[in-house]
Amino acid sequence: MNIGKAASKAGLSVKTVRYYANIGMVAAYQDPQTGYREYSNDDVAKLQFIGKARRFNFSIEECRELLSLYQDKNRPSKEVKALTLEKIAEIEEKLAELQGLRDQLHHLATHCQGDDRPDCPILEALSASPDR
Amino acid sequence: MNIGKAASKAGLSVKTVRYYANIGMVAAYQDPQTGYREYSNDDVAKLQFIGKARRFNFSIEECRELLSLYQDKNRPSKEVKALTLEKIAEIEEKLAELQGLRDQLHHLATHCQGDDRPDCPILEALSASPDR
DNA sequence: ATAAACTCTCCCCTTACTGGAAAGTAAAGG
DNA sequence: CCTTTACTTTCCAGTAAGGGGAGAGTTTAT
Repeated sequence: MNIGKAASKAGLSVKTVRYYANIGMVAAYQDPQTGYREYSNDDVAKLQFIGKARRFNFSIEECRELLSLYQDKNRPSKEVKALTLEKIAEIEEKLAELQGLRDQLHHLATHCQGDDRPDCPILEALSASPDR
Repeated sequence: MNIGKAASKAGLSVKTVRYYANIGMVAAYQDPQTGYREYSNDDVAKLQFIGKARRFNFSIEECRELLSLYQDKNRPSKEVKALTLEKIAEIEEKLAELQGLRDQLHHLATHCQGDDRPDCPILEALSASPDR
């Protein structure tokens, strides 16, 4: 399929997909005649995966690392597993922090309701939050 | 306290904190003699909060919005609550997606273990993932 | 056959910083 | 008190990860 369809399937912009091609992240075959890029379903899957990771601030380099987890067949499986578990740990941390953020806002929503809002001390709540 | 201490307490770089001062996000008092900025504990709490939100790709503008949720005393509380709930919903979405990412990696870790790695089809897992 | 829709490259713009230079300020040691 | 070290300031330039739009070629639809 062409870049437009691949992009929309992956939930990315055409610009972004082209950028990923240029930096060699998902380098689709490019017709030498027309210059048009050709994307497979596997490419789309990779793009989706990168999109997800990027949305959580994994850098391009980290995304490359994540992709390499299954792309590099010459890599010992143990190493792959270790790296994967490492990444999972990172994600768990992000999850915890994100839940904390939600809880803070939730606290704000429930404690500062009504139209006679009191002091709405989210700052206190914030200072009282786990100081990591 | 000075910018260095504020930054380290908030878990941000001095550069970043100075940047936030320059764009008027957390504008600390600045001594007219020395030019040194002076940060309060409330400032640090705000910086921490912004740091968290930024780590989840809330833009600077969105962070401003989040901060205004409790800073703008002239705002009707109902509106504050609605906005807060909206933000919470956004965060819930991010949470779900992040969990999905973790599960994908987890699948990879458990299904491609041992040292005789099979085909390790994360691509299949990916394509089979909720297509949102 | 021609218009609409899609693609290409190229270049500059944007956001949210980061690094480094040059200079002033503060704290600590001798 | 002086010096060294650490910290701070402004300013300017660079980076990451794209986005916008021009100008030109391609494909599809009517």
